[in-house]
Amino acid sequence: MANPIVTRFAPSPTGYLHIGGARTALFNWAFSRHTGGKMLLRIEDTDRERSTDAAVQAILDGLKWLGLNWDDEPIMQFSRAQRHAEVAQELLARGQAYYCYCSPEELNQMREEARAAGKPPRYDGRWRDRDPSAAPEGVAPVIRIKAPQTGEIIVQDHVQGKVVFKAENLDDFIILRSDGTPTYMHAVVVDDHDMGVTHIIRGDDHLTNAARQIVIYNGMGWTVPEMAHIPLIHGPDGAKLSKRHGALGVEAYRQLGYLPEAMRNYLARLGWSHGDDEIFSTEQMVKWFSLEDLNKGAARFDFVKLESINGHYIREATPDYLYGVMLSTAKEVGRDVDHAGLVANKDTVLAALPELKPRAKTVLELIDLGQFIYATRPLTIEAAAGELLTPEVREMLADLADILRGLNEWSVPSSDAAVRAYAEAKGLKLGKVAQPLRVALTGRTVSPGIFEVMVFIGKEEALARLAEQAQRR
RNA sequence: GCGCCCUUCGUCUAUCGGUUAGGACGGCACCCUUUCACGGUGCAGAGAGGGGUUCGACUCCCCUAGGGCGUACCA
Repeated sequence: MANPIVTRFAPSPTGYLHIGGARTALFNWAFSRHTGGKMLLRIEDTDRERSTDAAVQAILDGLKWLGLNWDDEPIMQFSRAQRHAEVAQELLARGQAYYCYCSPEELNQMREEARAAGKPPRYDGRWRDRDPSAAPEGVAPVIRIKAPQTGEIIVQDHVQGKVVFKAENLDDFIILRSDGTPTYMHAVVVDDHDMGVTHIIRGDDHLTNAARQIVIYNGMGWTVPEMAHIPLIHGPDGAKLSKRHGALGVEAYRQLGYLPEAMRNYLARLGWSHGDDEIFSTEQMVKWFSLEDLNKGAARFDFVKLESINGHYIREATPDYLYGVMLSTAKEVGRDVDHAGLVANKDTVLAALPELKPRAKTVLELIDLGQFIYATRPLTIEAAAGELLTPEVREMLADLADILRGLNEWSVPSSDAAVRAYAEAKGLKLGKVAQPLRVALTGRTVSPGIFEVMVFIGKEEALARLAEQAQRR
Protein backbone atom coordinates (compact mmCIF):
# COMPACT_ATOMS: atom_id res chain seq x y z
CA MET A 1 0.00 0.00 0.00
CA ALA A 2 2.68 2.45 -0.94
CA ASN A 3 0.49 4.84 -2.86
CA PRO A 4 -3.16 4.38 -2.03
CA ILE A 5 -5.59 5.48 -4.66
CA VAL A 6 -7.62 8.56 -3.82
CA THR A 7 -10.65 9.47 -5.92
CA ARG A 8 -13.19 12.14 -5.33
CA PHE A 9 -16.71 13.07 -6.24
CA ALA A 10 -17.15 16.82 -6.51
CA PRO A 11 -20.70 17.94 -7.20
CA SER A 12 -21.89 21.51 -7.07
CA PRO A 13 -24.86 21.95 -4.77
CA THR A 14 -27.05 23.84 -7.19
CA GLY A 15 -29.71 21.13 -7.40
CA TYR A 16 -30.44 17.51 -6.66
CA LEU A 17 -28.00 14.71 -7.34
CA HIS A 18 -28.92 13.89 -10.90
CA ILE A 19 -28.47 10.59 -12.63
CA GLY A 20 -25.24 11.52 -14.40
CA GLY A 21 -23.68 12.67 -11.16
CA ALA A 22 -24.83 9.51 -9.47
CA ARG A 23 -23.06 7.41 -12.06
CA THR A 24 -19.90 9.48 -11.78
CA ALA A 25 -20.01 8.94 -8.03
CA LEU A 26 -20.59 5.23 -8.56
CA PHE A 27 -17.53 4.88 -10.76
CA ASN A 28 -15.35 6.86 -8.37
CA TRP A 29 -16.63 4.76 -5.55
CA ALA A 30 -16.16 1.45 -7.35
CA PHE A 31 -12.65 2.34 -8.40
CA SER A 32 -11.62 3.40 -4.92
CA ARG A 33 -13.11 0.29 -3.34
CA HIS A 34 -11.57 -1.91 -5.99
CA THR A 35 -8.12 -0.56 -5.28
CA GLY A 36 -8.57 -0.39 -1.55
CA GLY A 37 -8.23 3.37 -1.68
CA LYS A 38 -10.42 6.26 -0.66
CA MET A 39 -13.20 8.23 -2.21
CA LEU A 40 -13.44 11.77 -0.93
CA LEU A 41 -16.38 14.07 -1.25
CA ARG A 42 -16.03 17.72 -2.08
CA ILE A 43 -18.95 20.08 -2.34
CA GLU A 44 -18.14 22.72 -4.93
CA ASP A 45 -20.09 25.60 -3.50
CA THR A 46 -18.03 28.48 -4.79
CA ASP A 47 -21.00 29.74 -6.77
CA ARG A 48 -22.58 31.53 -3.84
CA GLU A 49 -25.60 32.59 -5.85
CA ARG A 50 -26.76 29.16 -6.82
CA SER A 51 -25.49 26.93 -4.03
CA THR A 52 -27.97 25.93 -1.35
CA ASP A 53 -27.88 23.91 1.84
CA ALA A 54 -30.89 21.96 0.66
CA ALA A 55 -28.97 20.85 -2.38
CA VAL A 56 -26.03 19.78 -0.25
CA GLN A 57 -28.38 17.68 1.82
CA ALA A 58 -30.02 16.22 -1.27
CA ILE A 59 -26.65 15.14 -2.58
CA LEU A 60 -25.60 13.54 0.69
CA ASP A 61 -28.96 11.78 0.98
CA GLY A 62 -28.76 10.60 -2.58
CA LEU A 63 -25.32 9.10 -2.11
CA LYS A 64 -26.37 7.41 1.10
CA TRP A 65 -29.44 5.94 -0.50
CA LEU A 66 -27.33 4.56 -3.32
CA GLY A 67 -25.00 3.08 -0.76
CA LEU A 68 -22.03 5.09 -1.94
CA ASN A 69 -20.17 5.92 1.20
CA TRP A 70 -17.31 8.38 1.10
CA ASP A 71 -14.23 8.63 3.29
CA ASP A 72 -13.42 11.44 5.66
CA GLU A 73 -15.54 14.53 6.15
CA PRO A 74 -16.98 16.21 3.06
CA ILE A 75 -14.96 19.24 2.11
CA MET A 76 -16.76 22.47 1.42
CA GLN A 77 -14.86 24.19 -1.31
CA PHE A 78 -15.88 27.70 -0.36
CA SER A 79 -14.28 27.28 3.04
CA ARG A 80 -10.94 26.95 1.32
CA ALA A 81 -11.11 30.27 -0.49
CA GLN A 82 -8.17 31.62 1.44
CA ARG A 83 -5.92 28.77 0.40
CA HIS A 84 -7.02 29.24 -3.21
CA ALA A 85 -6.03 32.89 -2.99
CA GLU A 86 -2.69 31.94 -1.48
CA VAL A 87 -1.89 29.62 -4.33
CA ALA A 88 -2.85 32.32 -6.79
CA GLN A 89 -0.44 34.64 -5.03
CA GLU A 90 2.26 32.02 -5.21
CA LEU A 91 1.67 31.63 -8.90
CA LEU A 92 2.08 35.37 -9.13
CA ALA A 93 5.32 35.20 -7.19
CA ARG A 94 6.57 32.44 -9.45
CA GLY A 95 5.90 34.57 -12.48
CA GLN A 96 3.30 32.06 -13.64
CA ALA A 97 0.38 34.43 -13.28
CA TYR A 98 -0.33 38.13 -13.52
CA TYR A 99 -2.84 40.83 -12.70
CA CYS A 100 -5.26 41.87 -15.41
CA TYR A 101 -7.20 45.12 -15.17
CA CYS A 102 -9.55 44.66 -18.10
CA SER A 103 -13.15 45.69 -17.59
CA PRO A 104 -16.02 43.38 -18.53
CA GLU A 105 -16.85 45.70 -21.42
CA GLU A 106 -13.32 45.50 -22.69
CA LEU A 107 -13.43 41.73 -22.51
CA ASN A 108 -16.73 41.57 -24.34
CA GLN A 109 -15.43 43.74 -27.08
CA MET A 110 -12.36 41.56 -27.36
CA ARG A 111 -14.52 38.46 -27.77
CA GLU A 112 -16.77 40.06 -30.32
CA GLU A 113 -13.89 41.20 -32.43
CA ALA A 114 -12.30 37.79 -32.34
CA ARG A 115 -15.57 36.15 -33.29
CA ALA A 116 -16.08 38.57 -36.14
CA ALA A 117 -12.63 37.70 -37.40
CA GLY A 118 -13.48 34.01 -37.23
CA LYS A 119 -11.04 33.40 -34.43
CA PRO A 120 -11.66 31.68 -31.12
CA PRO A 121 -12.85 34.23 -28.56
CA ARG A 122 -9.99 34.24 -26.17
CA TYR A 123 -8.25 36.75 -23.99
CA ASP A 124 -5.44 38.35 -25.93
CA GLY A 125 -2.97 38.56 -23.08
CA ARG A 126 -2.78 42.33 -23.10
CA TRP A 127 -1.75 42.54 -19.44
CA ARG A 128 0.52 39.54 -19.58
CA ASP A 129 3.71 41.55 -19.86
CA ARG A 130 2.45 44.98 -19.00
CA ASP A 131 4.11 46.75 -16.12
CA PRO A 132 1.82 46.70 -13.06
CA SER A 133 2.55 50.39 -12.61
CA ALA A 134 0.37 50.94 -15.67
CA ALA A 135 -2.58 49.75 -13.64
CA PRO A 136 -5.57 52.06 -13.80
CA GLU A 137 -6.70 53.70 -10.59
CA GLY A 138 -9.44 52.09 -8.57
CA VAL A 139 -9.79 48.94 -10.61
CA ALA A 140 -9.70 45.66 -8.73
CA PRO A 141 -7.72 43.27 -10.89
CA VAL A 142 -8.22 39.58 -11.53
CA ILE A 143 -5.34 37.15 -11.60
CA ARG A 144 -4.75 35.25 -14.81
CA ILE A 145 -2.58 32.22 -15.31
CA LYS A 146 0.16 32.39 -17.90
CA ALA A 147 -0.74 29.65 -20.28
CA PRO A 148 1.88 28.44 -22.73
CA GLN A 149 1.65 30.26 -26.06
CA THR A 150 3.30 27.65 -28.18
CA GLY A 151 3.53 23.90 -28.20
CA GLU A 152 0.79 21.65 -26.98
CA ILE A 153 -0.86 20.45 -23.83
CA ILE A 154 -1.43 16.76 -23.63
CA VAL A 155 -4.13 15.18 -21.55
CA GLN A 156 -3.32 11.55 -21.01
CA ASP A 157 -6.72 10.08 -20.29
CA HIS A 158 -7.65 6.56 -19.22
CA VAL A 159 -10.82 6.64 -21.26
CA GLN A 160 -10.15 9.04 -24.09
CA GLY A 161 -6.52 8.20 -24.61
CA LYS A 162 -4.02 10.89 -25.55
CA VAL A 163 -5.80 14.14 -26.26
CA VAL A 164 -3.75 16.96 -27.69
CA PHE A 165 -4.62 20.63 -27.34
CA LYS A 166 -2.63 23.25 -29.14
CA ALA A 167 -1.42 25.97 -26.80
CA GLU A 168 -2.73 28.64 -29.15
CA ASN A 169 -6.26 27.51 -28.44
CA LEU A 170 -5.89 28.10 -24.74
CA ASP A 171 -5.86 31.61 -23.33
CA ASP A 172 -4.71 33.11 -20.08
CA PHE A 173 -7.83 32.32 -18.13
CA ILE A 174 -8.78 33.83 -14.81
CA ILE A 175 -7.88 31.94 -11.65
CA LEU A 176 -8.80 34.56 -9.07
CA ARG A 177 -11.71 36.93 -9.51
CA SER A 178 -11.52 40.60 -8.75
CA ASP A 179 -13.31 39.99 -5.48
CA GLY A 180 -10.55 37.61 -4.46
CA THR A 181 -12.53 34.43 -4.85
CA PRO A 182 -11.21 31.58 -6.98
CA THR A 183 -12.68 30.41 -10.24
CA TYR A 184 -13.79 26.84 -10.59
CA MET A 185 -10.75 25.97 -12.68
CA HIS A 186 -8.36 27.10 -10.00
CA ALA A 187 -10.21 25.83 -6.95
CA VAL A 188 -10.48 22.36 -8.42
CA VAL A 189 -6.78 22.08 -9.02
CA VAL A 190 -5.78 23.39 -5.62
CA ASP A 191 -8.27 21.17 -3.83
CA ASP A 192 -7.48 18.04 -5.79
CA HIS A 193 -3.82 18.58 -5.06
CA ASP A 194 -4.28 19.35 -1.38
CA MET A 195 -6.63 16.45 -0.90
CA GLY A 196 -4.11 14.10 -2.42
CA VAL A 197 -6.41 13.03 -5.22
CA THR A 198 -4.60 10.54 -7.43
CA HIS A 199 -7.38 9.79 -9.89
CA ILE A 200 -9.92 12.20 -11.28
CA ILE A 201 -12.95 10.43 -12.71
CA ARG A 202 -15.52 12.86 -14.04
CA GLY A 203 -17.79 13.60 -16.98
CA ASP A 204 -16.16 14.29 -20.31
CA ASP A 205 -17.71 17.72 -20.36
CA HIS A 206 -14.58 18.51 -18.39
CA LEU A 207 -12.16 17.18 -20.93
CA THR A 208 -11.21 20.59 -22.29
CA ASN A 209 -11.03 21.91 -18.74
CA ALA A 210 -8.45 19.25 -18.05
CA ALA A 211 -6.05 20.97 -20.41
CA ARG A 212 -6.52 24.27 -18.64
CA GLN A 213 -6.11 22.69 -15.27
CA ILE A 214 -2.88 21.10 -16.34
CA VAL A 215 -1.57 24.61 -16.94
CA ILE A 216 -2.13 25.38 -13.26
CA TYR A 217 -0.57 22.11 -12.12
CA ASN A 218 2.47 22.92 -14.22
CA GLY A 219 2.61 26.47 -12.94
CA MET A 220 2.85 25.16 -9.39
CA GLY A 221 5.10 22.29 -10.33
CA TRP A 222 2.53 19.82 -9.05
CA THR A 223 2.01 16.32 -10.34
CA VAL A 224 -1.02 16.00 -12.57
CA PRO A 225 -3.38 13.28 -11.30
CA GLU A 226 -4.44 10.39 -13.48
CA MET A 227 -7.59 11.24 -15.35
CA ALA A 228 -10.59 9.37 -16.72
CA HIS A 229 -13.23 11.40 -18.51
CA ILE A 230 -16.35 9.34 -18.81
CA PRO A 231 -18.94 10.00 -21.50
CA LEU A 232 -22.15 11.74 -20.54
CA ILE A 233 -25.54 10.12 -20.33
CA HIS A 234 -27.96 11.18 -23.03
CA GLY A 235 -31.71 11.04 -23.31
CA PRO A 236 -33.52 8.44 -25.43
CA ASP A 237 -33.31 10.82 -28.39
CA GLY A 238 -29.55 11.04 -28.15
CA ALA A 239 -29.65 14.65 -27.12
CA LYS A 240 -29.21 16.12 -23.74
CA LEU A 241 -30.94 14.33 -20.91
CA SER A 242 -34.14 16.17 -20.12
CA LYS A 243 -36.35 15.88 -17.08
CA ARG A 244 -38.94 13.69 -18.67
CA HIS A 245 -36.20 11.48 -19.98
CA GLY A 246 -34.61 10.58 -16.72
CA ALA A 247 -32.72 13.69 -15.66
CA LEU A 248 -34.27 13.38 -12.25
CA GLY A 249 -32.71 13.55 -8.85
CA VAL A 250 -31.94 10.16 -7.37
CA GLU A 251 -34.62 10.72 -4.75
CA ALA A 252 -37.13 10.77 -7.58
CA TYR A 253 -36.07 7.27 -8.53
CA ARG A 254 -36.55 6.21 -4.96
CA GLN A 255 -40.04 7.68 -5.00
CA LEU A 256 -40.75 5.95 -8.29
CA GLY A 257 -40.04 2.66 -6.57
CA TYR A 258 -36.58 1.73 -7.78
CA LEU A 259 -34.26 -0.20 -5.52
CA PRO A 260 -30.77 1.20 -4.89
CA GLU A 261 -29.14 -2.09 -5.85
CA ALA A 262 -30.99 -1.99 -9.16
CA MET A 263 -29.90 1.59 -9.75
CA ARG A 264 -26.30 0.64 -9.09
CA ASN A 265 -26.46 -2.28 -11.46
CA TYR A 266 -28.19 -0.32 -14.19
CA LEU A 267 -25.94 2.71 -13.89
CA ALA A 268 -22.84 0.56 -13.89
CA ARG A 269 -23.83 -0.89 -17.26
CA LEU A 270 -24.17 2.58 -18.71
CA GLY A 271 -20.67 3.15 -19.94
CA TRP A 272 -18.94 0.29 -18.25
CA SER A 273 -18.97 -3.41 -18.86
CA HIS A 274 -17.43 -6.64 -17.77
CA GLY A 275 -17.82 -8.88 -20.77
CA ASP A 276 -21.38 -10.05 -21.19
CA ASP A 277 -22.33 -9.72 -17.55
CA GLU A 278 -25.61 -7.87 -17.10
CA ILE A 279 -26.77 -8.66 -13.61
CA PHE A 280 -24.13 -8.54 -10.95
CA SER A 281 -23.85 -7.68 -7.31
CA THR A 282 -22.17 -4.56 -6.06
CA GLU A 283 -19.42 -6.77 -4.65
CA GLN A 284 -18.81 -8.21 -8.08
CA MET A 285 -18.77 -4.77 -9.61
CA VAL A 286 -16.15 -3.62 -7.14
CA LYS A 287 -14.11 -6.73 -7.79
CA TRP A 288 -14.30 -6.33 -11.56
CA PHE A 289 -14.11 -2.57 -11.89
CA SER A 290 -11.41 -1.16 -14.08
CA LEU A 291 -10.92 2.16 -15.81
CA GLU A 292 -9.93 0.33 -18.98
CA ASP A 293 -13.42 -1.13 -19.33
CA LEU A 294 -15.03 2.28 -19.44
CA ASN A 295 -16.65 3.17 -22.76
CA LYS A 296 -15.91 6.19 -24.89
CA GLY A 297 -19.32 6.78 -26.41
CA ALA A 298 -22.25 8.39 -24.66
CA ALA A 299 -25.04 6.07 -23.51
CA ARG A 300 -28.73 6.75 -23.67
CA PHE A 301 -30.84 6.45 -20.60
CA ASP A 302 -33.46 3.73 -20.94
CA PHE A 303 -36.26 3.52 -18.40
CA VAL A 304 -37.47 0.21 -19.79
CA LYS A 305 -34.23 -1.54 -19.09
CA LEU A 306 -34.00 0.05 -15.67
CA GLU A 307 -37.44 -1.37 -14.93
CA SER A 308 -36.42 -4.76 -16.10
CA ILE A 309 -33.41 -4.78 -13.81
CA ASN A 310 -35.46 -3.39 -10.97
CA GLY A 311 -37.96 -6.20 -11.47
CA HIS A 312 -35.14 -8.66 -11.20
CA TYR A 313 -33.98 -7.24 -7.89
CA ILE A 314 -37.51 -7.17 -6.55
CA ARG A 315 -37.86 -10.86 -7.35
CA GLU A 316 -34.57 -11.59 -5.65
CA ALA A 317 -35.36 -9.58 -2.53
CA THR A 318 -36.73 -11.06 0.67
CA PRO A 319 -40.29 -10.24 1.81
CA ASP A 320 -38.93 -8.57 4.92
CA TYR A 321 -36.75 -6.22 2.96
CA LEU A 322 -39.46 -5.47 0.43
CA TYR A 323 -42.01 -4.83 3.13
CA GLY A 324 -39.72 -2.25 4.68
CA VAL A 325 -39.20 -0.49 1.36
CA MET A 326 -42.94 -0.54 0.64
CA LEU A 327 -43.60 1.13 3.98
CA SER A 328 -40.99 3.84 3.58
CA THR A 329 -41.98 4.48 -0.02
CA ALA A 330 -45.68 4.72 0.79
CA LYS A 331 -44.84 7.17 3.51
CA GLU A 332 -42.46 9.23 1.41
CA VAL A 333 -44.88 9.66 -1.46
CA GLY A 334 -47.80 10.34 0.83
CA ARG A 335 -49.83 7.23 0.23
CA ASP A 336 -51.29 7.23 3.70
CA VAL A 337 -54.04 4.71 3.10
CA ASP A 338 -51.55 2.22 1.75
CA HIS A 339 -49.16 2.91 4.57
CA ALA A 340 -51.83 2.25 7.16
CA GLY A 341 -53.02 -0.85 5.34
CA LEU A 342 -49.52 -2.24 5.13
CA VAL A 343 -48.91 -1.61 8.80
CA ALA A 344 -52.19 -3.20 9.87
CA ASN A 345 -51.73 -6.27 7.70
CA LYS A 346 -48.03 -6.90 8.00
CA ASP A 347 -48.26 -10.68 8.32
CA THR A 348 -50.58 -11.08 5.36
CA VAL A 349 -48.50 -8.77 3.19
CA LEU A 350 -45.38 -10.69 4.13
CA ALA A 351 -47.11 -13.95 3.26
CA ALA A 352 -48.37 -12.56 -0.04
CA LEU A 353 -45.10 -10.99 -1.15
CA PRO A 354 -43.69 -14.11 -2.78
CA GLU A 355 -46.78 -14.05 -5.01
CA LEU A 356 -46.61 -10.31 -5.57
CA LYS A 357 -42.90 -10.05 -6.38
CA PRO A 358 -42.80 -11.57 -9.85
CA ARG A 359 -45.57 -9.26 -10.99
CA ALA A 360 -43.97 -5.96 -10.07
CA LYS A 361 -41.29 -3.88 -11.75
CA THR A 362 -41.28 -1.18 -9.09
CA VAL A 363 -42.08 -0.89 -5.42
CA LEU A 364 -45.04 1.29 -6.31
CA GLU A 365 -46.44 -1.54 -8.41
CA LEU A 366 -45.81 -3.88 -5.51
CA ILE A 367 -47.94 -1.66 -3.32
CA ASP A 368 -50.70 -1.53 -5.92
CA LEU A 369 -50.63 -5.29 -6.27
CA GLY A 370 -51.01 -5.76 -2.54
CA GLN A 371 -53.91 -3.39 -2.12
CA PHE A 372 -56.50 -6.15 -2.33
CA ILE A 373 -55.33 -7.32 1.06
CA TYR A 374 -56.57 -4.29 2.93
CA ALA A 375 -59.06 -2.91 0.46
CA THR A 376 -62.35 -1.96 2.04
CA ARG A 377 -65.81 -2.57 0.69
CA PRO A 378 -67.34 -1.36 -1.48
CA LEU A 379 -64.41 -2.55 -3.48
CA THR A 380 -63.16 -0.27 -6.22
CA ILE A 381 -63.37 -2.14 -9.50
CA GLU A 382 -60.98 -1.16 -12.29
CA ALA A 383 -62.78 -0.17 -15.46
CA ALA A 384 -61.34 -2.98 -17.58
CA ALA A 385 -62.15 -5.49 -14.85
CA GLY A 386 -65.70 -4.27 -14.41
CA GLU A 387 -66.59 -5.11 -17.99
CA LEU A 388 -66.31 -8.74 -17.06
CA LEU A 389 -69.10 -8.55 -14.51
CA THR A 390 -72.12 -9.27 -16.66
CA PRO A 391 -75.44 -10.28 -15.09
CA GLU A 392 -74.72 -13.93 -15.88
CA VAL A 393 -71.33 -13.67 -14.30
CA ARG A 394 -72.83 -12.14 -11.16
CA GLU A 395 -75.18 -15.02 -10.96
CA MET A 396 -72.28 -17.39 -11.17
CA LEU A 397 -70.56 -15.48 -8.37
CA ALA A 398 -73.59 -16.04 -6.20
CA ASP A 399 -73.36 -19.79 -6.85
CA LEU A 400 -69.68 -19.76 -6.06
CA ALA A 401 -70.24 -17.84 -2.85
CA ASP A 402 -72.68 -20.49 -1.73
CA ILE A 403 -70.30 -23.29 -2.56
CA LEU A 404 -67.36 -21.64 -0.87
CA ARG A 405 -69.40 -20.79 2.20
CA GLY A 406 -69.96 -24.49 2.68
CA LEU A 407 -66.27 -25.29 2.77
CA ASN A 408 -65.11 -26.67 6.09
CA GLU A 409 -61.49 -26.01 5.38
CA TRP A 410 -60.39 -22.66 3.95
CA SER A 411 -57.24 -23.40 1.99
CA VAL A 412 -55.83 -23.30 -1.50
CA PRO A 413 -56.43 -27.00 -2.21
CA SER A 414 -59.97 -27.01 -0.87
CA SER A 415 -61.17 -23.90 -2.70
CA ASP A 416 -59.31 -25.01 -5.76
CA ALA A 417 -61.12 -28.36 -5.76
CA ALA A 418 -64.49 -26.77 -5.12
CA VAL A 419 -64.19 -24.21 -7.90
CA ARG A 420 -62.85 -26.75 -10.36
CA ALA A 421 -65.74 -29.06 -9.62
CA TYR A 422 -68.16 -26.21 -10.20
CA ALA A 423 -66.53 -25.29 -13.50
CA GLU A 424 -66.60 -28.86 -14.65
CA ALA A 425 -70.25 -29.28 -13.72
CA LYS A 426 -71.08 -26.17 -15.71
CA GLY A 427 -68.91 -27.22 -18.61
CA LEU A 428 -66.75 -24.14 -18.26
CA LYS A 429 -63.01 -23.82 -18.52
CA LEU A 430 -61.46 -22.89 -15.23
CA GLY A 431 -60.38 -19.54 -16.55
CA LYS A 432 -63.98 -18.56 -17.21
CA VAL A 433 -64.69 -18.95 -13.54
CA ALA A 434 -61.42 -17.82 -12.05
CA GLN A 435 -61.22 -14.48 -13.77
CA PRO A 436 -64.62 -13.24 -12.53
CA LEU A 437 -63.63 -14.39 -9.07
CA ARG A 438 -60.47 -12.37 -9.36
CA VAL A 439 -62.35 -9.27 -10.35
CA ALA A 440 -64.84 -9.64 -7.54
CA LEU A 441 -62.16 -10.31 -4.94
CA THR A 442 -59.47 -7.85 -6.01
CA GLY A 443 -61.16 -5.40 -8.34
CA ARG A 444 -58.41 -6.04 -10.87
CA THR A 445 -57.61 -8.32 -13.76
CA VAL A 446 -54.15 -8.97 -12.40
CA SER A 447 -53.44 -10.64 -9.10
CA PRO A 448 -51.72 -13.65 -7.60
CA GLY A 449 -53.38 -17.03 -8.03
CA ILE A 450 -57.03 -16.57 -7.09
CA PHE A 451 -57.06 -19.35 -4.48
CA GLU A 452 -54.08 -17.79 -2.78
CA VAL A 453 -55.92 -14.50 -2.79
CA MET A 454 -58.84 -16.09 -0.99
CA VAL A 455 -56.57 -17.42 1.68
CA PHE A 456 -54.83 -14.08 2.09
CA ILE A 457 -58.01 -12.13 2.70
CA GLY A 458 -59.74 -14.88 4.66
CA LYS A 459 -63.07 -16.62 4.25
CA GLU A 460 -65.24 -13.93 5.75
CA GLU A 461 -63.87 -11.12 3.64
CA ALA A 462 -63.81 -13.24 0.53
CA LEU A 463 -67.46 -14.18 0.89
CA ALA A 464 -68.39 -10.61 1.63
CA ARG A 465 -66.68 -9.34 -1.52
CA LEU A 466 -68.32 -12.07 -3.55
CA ALA A 467 -71.70 -11.24 -2.12
CA GLU A 468 -71.17 -7.58 -2.88
CA GLN A 469 -70.73 -8.23 -6.57
CA ALA A 470 -73.34 -10.97 -6.73
CA GLN A 471 -75.99 -8.67 -5.33
CA ARG A 472 -75.60 -6.09 -8.05
CA ARG A 473 -77.71 -8.06 -10.45
C1' G B 1 -17.33 30.27 -35.92
C1' C B 2 -13.19 27.74 -33.42
C1' G B 3 -11.33 23.54 -30.39
C1' C B 4 -11.96 18.66 -28.48
C1' C B 5 -14.58 14.00 -28.08
C1' C B 6 -17.82 10.19 -29.87
C1' U B 7 -20.29 6.60 -33.81
C1' U B 8 -21.54 -2.20 -33.53
C1' C B 9 -28.90 -4.75 -33.65
C1' G B 10 -34.45 0.22 -31.68
C1' U B 11 -31.51 0.66 -26.63
C1' C B 12 -27.20 -0.95 -23.27
C1' U B 13 -23.03 -3.58 -24.76
C1' A B 14 -19.01 -7.97 -26.12
C1' U B 15 -15.17 -8.06 -29.78
C1' C B 16 -8.79 -5.63 -28.16
C1' G B 17 -6.60 -7.86 -37.34
C1' G B 18 -8.75 -13.86 -38.86
C1' U B 19 -15.92 -15.10 -35.06
C1' U B 20 -21.83 -18.05 -38.80
C1' A B 21 -20.15 -10.34 -35.18
C1' G B 22 -21.92 -12.83 -28.98
C1' G B 23 -25.13 -11.32 -24.73
C1' A B 24 -28.98 -8.29 -22.28
C1' C B 25 -33.50 -5.06 -22.57
C1' G B 26 -37.42 -4.35 -25.88
C1' G B 27 -40.32 -6.80 -30.13
C1' C B 28 -42.57 -11.26 -32.34
C1' A B 29 -43.94 -16.62 -31.99
C1' C B 30 -44.53 -20.90 -29.15
C1' C B 31 -44.50 -23.69 -24.34
C1' C B 32 -46.02 -23.52 -19.10
C1' U B 33 -50.65 -21.58 -16.88
C1' U B 34 -57.19 -19.95 -13.56
C1' U B 35 -55.50 -13.97 -15.16
C1' C B 36 -51.17 -11.26 -15.26
C1' A B 37 -46.42 -11.99 -14.44
C1' C B 38 -42.24 -15.25 -13.68
C1' G B 39 -39.73 -19.21 -16.21
C1' G B 40 -38.38 -21.90 -20.81
C1' U B 41 -37.62 -22.32 -26.29
C1' G B 42 -37.17 -20.04 -30.93
C1' C B 43 -37.21 -15.89 -34.64
C1' A B 44 -36.15 -10.98 -36.54
C1' G B 45 -32.46 -7.28 -35.71
C1' A B 46 -25.98 -4.00 -36.14
C1' G B 47 -20.27 -2.53 -37.70
C1' A B 48 -22.86 5.78 -40.31
C1' G B 49 -20.75 6.67 -45.58
C1' G B 50 -16.28 6.86 -48.58
C1' G B 51 -11.17 6.12 -49.22
C1' G B 52 -6.74 3.78 -47.77
C1' U B 53 -3.02 0.16 -44.84
C1' U B 54 -2.97 -5.31 -44.75
C1' C B 55 -2.88 -11.91 -47.24
C1' G B 56 -7.05 -10.41 -44.10
C1' A B 57 -10.48 -5.18 -41.19
C1' C B 58 -15.94 -3.71 -36.71
C1' U B 59 -10.94 -3.49 -35.00
C1' C B 60 -5.30 0.75 -37.60
C1' C B 61 -4.99 5.70 -40.67
C1' C B 62 -7.50 9.76 -43.53
C1' C B 63 -11.90 12.33 -45.28
C1' U B 64 -17.21 13.19 -45.00
C1' A B 65 -21.74 13.03 -42.35
C1' G B 66 -24.30 12.91 -37.82
C1' G B 67 -24.25 13.61 -32.51
C1' G B 68 -22.08 15.55 -27.97
C1' C B 69 -19.06 18.79 -24.97
C1' G B 70 -16.32 23.22 -24.42
C1' U B 71 -15.42 28.11 -25.82
C1' A B 72 -17.76 33.06 -18.75
C1' C B 73 -14.80 37.25 -13.15
C1' C B 74 -20.85 29.36 -13.90
C1' A B 75 -19.46 24.90 -12.13
